Amino acid sequence: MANPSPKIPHFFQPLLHNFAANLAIPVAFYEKYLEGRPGCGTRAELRSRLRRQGWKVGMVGRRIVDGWAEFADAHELKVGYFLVIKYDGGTVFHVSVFDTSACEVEYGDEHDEDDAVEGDGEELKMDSGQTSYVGTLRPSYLISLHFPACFCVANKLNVSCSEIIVKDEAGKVWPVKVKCKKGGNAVYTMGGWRSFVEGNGLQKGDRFNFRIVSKGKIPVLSFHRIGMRDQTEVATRAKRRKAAEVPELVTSAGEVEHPSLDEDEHDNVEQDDEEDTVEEDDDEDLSEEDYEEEDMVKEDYDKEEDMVDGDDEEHKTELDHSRKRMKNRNPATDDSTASYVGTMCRAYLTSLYFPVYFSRANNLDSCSEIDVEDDRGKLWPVKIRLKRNTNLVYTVGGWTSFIRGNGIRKGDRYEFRVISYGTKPVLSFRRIGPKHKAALEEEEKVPELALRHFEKTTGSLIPGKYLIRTITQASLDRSRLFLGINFAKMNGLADRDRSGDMILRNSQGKSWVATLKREGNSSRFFITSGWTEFALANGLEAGRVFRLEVVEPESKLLTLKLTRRVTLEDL
DNA sequence: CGAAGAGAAGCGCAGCGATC
DNA sequence: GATCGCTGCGCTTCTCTTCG
Repeated sequence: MANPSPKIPHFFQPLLHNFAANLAIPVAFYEKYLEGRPGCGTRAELRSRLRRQGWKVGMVGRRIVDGWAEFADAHELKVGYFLVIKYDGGTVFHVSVFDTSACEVEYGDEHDEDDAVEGDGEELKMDSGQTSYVGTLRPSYLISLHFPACFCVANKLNVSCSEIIVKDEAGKVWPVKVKCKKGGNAVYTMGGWRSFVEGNGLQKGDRFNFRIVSKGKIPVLSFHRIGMRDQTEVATRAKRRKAAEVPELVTSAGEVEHPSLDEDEHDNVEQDDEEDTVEEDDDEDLSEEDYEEEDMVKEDYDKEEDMVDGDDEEHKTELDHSRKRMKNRNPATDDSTASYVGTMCRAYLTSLYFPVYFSRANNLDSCSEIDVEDDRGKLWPVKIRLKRNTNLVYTVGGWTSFIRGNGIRKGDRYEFRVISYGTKPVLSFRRIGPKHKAALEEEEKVPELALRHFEKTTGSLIPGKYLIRTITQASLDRSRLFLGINFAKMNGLADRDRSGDMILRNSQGKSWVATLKREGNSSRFFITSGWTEFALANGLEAGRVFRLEVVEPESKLLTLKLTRRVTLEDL
């Protein structure tokens, strides 16, 4: 991000699981800069590098609601991203998007999206490395897609290239013949393209992103649709895809792939991602039919897999067990187990151990080999083993080559994410950079700002709404805060069994994810993982008295907001 | 490089004493 | 007696070291 001037008010906002619902402006920011201004609280305009003219959005109080989903769609916002939002007066906000590697997302400079969709000119947005571009499917593109010349030249598609592999969102690969235009550098698709279009249910007007995955003899390009979030549409198109005949393919590496085997698993991943973008409460709306349909798809997967591994009964039994586990996975929580973030320790440079929950949730404990996709999209085969007596899955052959090949060092932070299931899962490995400077500076300001806000805060004590406690050293040492049975009852924690993730928020709107746990089968609940981090970040040392307030009590996700913090002497 | 051992850390459970 | 905050114990998981 460009070094923001302190004269331009700005705030940052991390995107949590329920970010798709709305964008909340921090209370202190709203009160200081927006409250009382004409038009504020009813409408606003969000501008970004993606579209000069901005998005008109509606506000309810300090929340941006109407039009926010479209903005999030267009920018492909995801959980873990964060936004830096500058306010230059009036009702206009400039939004910069930062991804999980803390780097600003490039959308192409000052590109006008609407013009691109409807205009006749070449609509092209290409990243700085020219390894990907964004476009819109014109009617003629459903027959034959014309790649932009600069994209072809940058990736040598125009040099002795007669075939490419297109990898769709489900990870399925489609061989497509291509031809170079006469006297030009541009390349267009021939045979195989229409199968891809039909198989993926592509339609006129669909926006897409093509990215170069590998530039070998037969280049591999990944294809992603942009902005298709509607559940029904996703499901409908997935069905169409399933109906398409997919032959067994032989990759350039000479390996036999069974695209249909992995496809269904990918669909689940895809759906999980979709669900992350909807409100938490929507999870409850998944009908029995939704789950049954998912199971039916998995049954097909099982049958096909059995045909492949029919001779190996023992292996098949193991696979069955693991698939049963997969079927029991709750789609609403899958994203939390599809990836994890870690720090490279010295031992991991020779052999990496996966967290047990991660390897179990993704069936790594029943696999002997995985492919690890690095930042450049290159796949590294890595053998894995299950450690006896401990259930730990660890890497063996091939791992150190990956480490050396990518210059990974001790202390590097990384994210592993499963991007393809099956007998040989594919895991993406992404290095995560240090937190953005601006974000760190904002975090440092939080306790002081919070204190000022709490000092202003008063309110009557509504039973069940507040949790008032004195911080003890033991509470911080063990990262546990007991909520009290009455508080749990008042908020229906036991009735709806809301154990799991929860949100702790300070008055600035900054949120921490914590874990709410039930003590055995009792009616006692306590906050654990995340509690100490939250307490320390907000100056809640031992001896302090604080008040937490229930936010959005009707929500499935318990959210507690720190609204008062005092010393014992103040009471 | 692969495998396994050992200690540290995390976590669930049961139960204690204080309080209401 | 019920509730609450807290702690001890033991099992599981994680991390690091050592060995072949």
